[in-house]
Order: sequence, then C-alpha cells, then structure tokens
Amino acid sequence: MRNPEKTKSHILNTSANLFNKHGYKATSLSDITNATGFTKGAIYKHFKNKEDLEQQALRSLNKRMFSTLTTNIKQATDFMSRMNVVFDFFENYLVDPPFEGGCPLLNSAIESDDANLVLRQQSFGMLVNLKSSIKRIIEQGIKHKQIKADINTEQLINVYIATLEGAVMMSKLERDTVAITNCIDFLKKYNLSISI
Amino acid sequence: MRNPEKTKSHILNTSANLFNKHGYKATSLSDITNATGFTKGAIYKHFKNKEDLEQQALRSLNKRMFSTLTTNIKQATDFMSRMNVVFDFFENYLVDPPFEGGCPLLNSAIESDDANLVLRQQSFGMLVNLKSSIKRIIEQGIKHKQIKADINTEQLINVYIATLEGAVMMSKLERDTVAITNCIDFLKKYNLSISI
DNA sequence: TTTGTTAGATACTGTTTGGTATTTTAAACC
DNA sequence: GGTTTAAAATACCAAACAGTATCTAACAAA
Repeated sequence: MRNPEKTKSHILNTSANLFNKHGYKATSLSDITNATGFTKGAIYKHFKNKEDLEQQALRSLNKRMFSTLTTNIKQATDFMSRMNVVFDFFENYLVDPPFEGGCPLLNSAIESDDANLVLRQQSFGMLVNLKSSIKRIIEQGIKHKQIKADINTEQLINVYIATLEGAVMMSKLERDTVAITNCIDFLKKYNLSISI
Repeated sequence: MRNPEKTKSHILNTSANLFNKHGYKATSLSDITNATGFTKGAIYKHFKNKEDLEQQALRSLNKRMFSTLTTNIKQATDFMSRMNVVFDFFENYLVDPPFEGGCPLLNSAIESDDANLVLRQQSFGMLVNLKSSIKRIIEQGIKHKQIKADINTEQLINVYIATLEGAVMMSKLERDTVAITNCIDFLKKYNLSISI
C-alpha cells in the first residue's frame, strides 16, 4: 500500500513535467498536490522546500534527457548516424515528446536568471553535457576520417545546438513541425558537405 | 509637475524591461511599483489589470524591436548588408542590448503556454513579423540577382531565426559572446556560398 | 478664487503563496 | 498482538499576491 520511494519518484516526475511545461515559478505547490494526488505533507517529507524540489526535478529531466541520448548515440556507428540520433532527439521534442513542454535545457535557461542561481548553474551544466556529447561525435568523425579535419569544431557545436534549440522554440510556438524539420534538413545537408 | 502620458509610458517601459528580464509571471506589481516609484493607484489608473499591462508591455517591446530593425534594414542596399543588419541586431542583444533580458520573442515564446493565450498570440505575431522581414530581404536578393534563385526561402528563414535565437539563449546562459559570434560567422559564410 | 475633474496615493480586501506544527495511519519489528 | 517508527494527511501560519474603494491633491476652466 505505502511506498515512500515510489511516492518520491512520482512527485519528482509529475512536478518535473509541470515545471517543464508551465515554468518553475509559475508552478505552485497546490498545482503539484493536485497533479500527484498527494498532500503537502508528503512533499515536505521528501523535499526540503520548493527550491529543492525544483532542483531535483531539473536534475531528473537532465538524466532522462541524456540517458536516452547517450544510449542511442552509442548504438550508432559513424558520424552521420550519430548526428542523426541527435537530430531525431530534438525532432522528438515535438513529434513524440519524451516529456511535455519541450527542451528542459531551453526552458530552464530562459527562465533562470540571477535570482535563481542554482537553476542557472544546472541548465548551464546541461549545456556543457550536450556540448561534450556532440564534441565527441565530431572528434570521432575526424579521427575515423568520416568528416574533413579542417572544420572548426567549437563553432560547429554551437551552430548545431543553437539551430536545434531555436527550432524547438519556433515549432512549439507555431505548433508546426516545419521549422524543426527545415533546420534538421539544412544541418544534414551541411553534414554531407563536410563528410568524406 | 503631473504628466499622465509620461507616467503611463514610464510604467510601460519599466515593466516591459522587468517582464523581459525576469518573466511575466515572476514580476509582481510590487516589483513594478518599486522600480517605477509610482503606486498601484497609478498603475490601475492606466491599465485595466496586470494582464493588460503585460500585453501592452510586450507590444511595446515588439515595436521597439522592429522599429530599429526595419529602419536599419532600409538603410542597407543589398542582400549581404541587409542580413548583416539582422545579424548585428541579434548580436547586440548581448553586446549592447536595446533592452535588458535578451530577445523578447524568445522569452515570451518560452514562457507563454496555453494558460496565457494572448501572450502566446503576441509572441507568435512577433515571429511572423520577423519572418516577413527576412523573407523580403531574401526575395529582394533573388530579384536583384545578388543570391542564387534556387534556394529554399522558407527553409532559410527558419534556419536564420532558429540559429540566431538559439545562439542568444546560449550566449546569455554562458555569459559569453562566443556562441552568437560563432553562429553569425557560420551564417555569413553560408550567405557567401549562395551569393552571386 | 472657486469649482469640477482626474491623476495618483493610501488603506484595505480576499485569495493564494510557501512553509510548519501537529495529528493520523500504515507498515516493520519484537 | 502490542509497540515503535516513519509516511502522509490535516490544520494552521505569516507574507505576498492581484485587485478595489476611498481619499488627496494637482491642474483646468469658469
């Protein structure tokens, strides 16, 4: 009947979705109690305060995001198919979202400001993780002579992420996948141009 | 001594900056009274309620954004220099911001969800405006044989905006202009490749 | 100078917020 | 089966919230 671990993870997952969908500041404790069916007593049993819950929720989103991403990358064998995994991942934010509300990195980055330092650092950490994932793909691609060696790696990483994140924002706003598919097509074409 | 018009525009500008910097939901009326020096009496004299203030503030940001952008575009004479105006505009969000908090389109798009329909429609309208500005630049470029005629206009518009908006998000999060300058360099290089 | 109007200040309201103290109740253990 | 422990519910709190009603004072017109 009673299962504290399950309760905690349920609160964590549900609130993570709410935070990602409606924003951290905009999601109140009563929103969470309504969505989970638990009361404040249960929440404050497992989390120090709302900020603590926000941080753990974002960390949970972070984990979910990179566990699927990295396992899929590992299954791919060359530069092109690995980058396609990344592209599919971003496209899925709108086609078949792993969690509601779009990209947690984008959402937390926009909402976090100097007032919410820890949130800012966490979304910064997510960006660092995403960068290093893509960096590895590019370096492997160069190493195995799948793409040209003279490309500007750091620049390309920034272009990939910026374009994909911006496209998620656009497609979410337009409720239309055209923006994201256009951007991915463009990046794929670019990848062809640097492949050997 | 007393100047109701000036009071209204002062409240509008100050709250627009606060909304754009900290978010619409996160900015309270007392934040606005503190920042403006006026009291709630003054605010509710000029605005129906907080939502009305939010909408008018976003409309003001919208105007500020496109007035500078379109006048600068008009002063440029060919495709390359017109696109450079757009690039400079986005770069300035971080180098010499016309208003604090980054791009109002990006910020309002991320914060707005189904709960705040009017805000959503307004940021959607901003995106439409930005798209049509760039569309005109591209079509003029094709018409005057400054760029190749076989490019996918709609796709390129989406790529431009997505990359620039995403780069603003990244550079703001990293507090470093590398991301935005990298992305702009990349897009400029692409523009060279399609120019005649 | 008086009067009417309105911009803006002040004081107040009901509701919601995050958070706490206390109580109930379910499971674990002896 | 009775006792201990801890999970979760309940009841409460002060502060902050958006919003309103009332009051004051600045300006305009007479």
